[in-house]
Amino acid sequence: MGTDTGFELSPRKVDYIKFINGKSGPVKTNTIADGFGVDPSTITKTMAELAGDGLLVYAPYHGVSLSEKGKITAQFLIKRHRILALALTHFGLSHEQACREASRFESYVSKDAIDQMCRAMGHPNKGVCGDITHDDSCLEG
Amino acid sequence: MGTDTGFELSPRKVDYIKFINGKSGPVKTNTIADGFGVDPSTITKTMAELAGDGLLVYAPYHGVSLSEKGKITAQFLIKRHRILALALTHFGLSHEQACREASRFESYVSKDAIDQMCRAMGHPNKGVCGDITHDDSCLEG
DNA sequence: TGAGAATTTTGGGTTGTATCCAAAAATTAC
DNA sequence: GTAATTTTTGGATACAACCCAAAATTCTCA
Repeated sequence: MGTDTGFELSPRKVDYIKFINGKSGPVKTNTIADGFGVDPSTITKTMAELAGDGLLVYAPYHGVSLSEKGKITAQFLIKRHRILALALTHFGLSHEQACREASRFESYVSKDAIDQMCRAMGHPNKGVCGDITHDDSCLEG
Repeated sequence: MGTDTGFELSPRKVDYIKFINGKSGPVKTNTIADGFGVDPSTITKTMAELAGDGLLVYAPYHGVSLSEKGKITAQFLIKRHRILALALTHFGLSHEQACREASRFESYVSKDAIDQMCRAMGHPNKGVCGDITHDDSCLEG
């Protein structure tokens, strides 16, 4: 669903969303700050922005959780990473290298391209750094 | 031949270098400004930076040309674009789509990854938006 | 060849993302 | 319920990429 193209999120925000997705319950500011080695105030500000985008529910002083939209976005971000990393291994890159390389550029790859690649690879379930789950839009076309 | 990893140039600078590479002789400030729809003063400033990086020879009021280093860099940038676009067509993207998509993220793909992909594809000479020429480092390994 | 036209550069300012620090506010723990 | 901890606020910095207006340079051609 949606008109999102997949690159309205900066690389840093992609990383934050993926990090939050990997934790359970509300995630505290310091947990994220520690995870990325940045000042907590940086996190406070960025979380407010992501909440403004409707991706997070932000309870000041209590932490953030993904909204429904945020969860869907996170699923896409993870799938995008895994599809790209898997694709790179088709060209001889090691799992490590593929995963590292994909992290560098994945933020700039559109949802359309990912869906197409996913179809071309037969909707693979095994990625190189985790399983791949598929959303409906990917299965169309 | 070098230690460049392939992503020390911002996307915009990559575009400028490719544009200059596609022109013959010294390229005038306004030619570039018109090509990208930006103010000439923006070009003046950015050309000074690229000259500072040793990629351009910049003669104020007379235009810029690629230095030897700049030519090598441009060759890599073009090859990178074409390798990535070609790779994307392997996943069912049309030539147009592959070319457009590659443009978005190519700046963030390392030289190592490109060399590896190039080898895996058997050093192809035909890309989807132009021929591919190979440098030595790609042929090693 | 020299003055006006066109081009280019300089200097100063803006925007957006991502960051930091110090001080204030809120929460938590004992 | 006060002290310690965490978080937020407010103010700054850095950087890339951009714009505008004014100054400098180069070009044109009568």
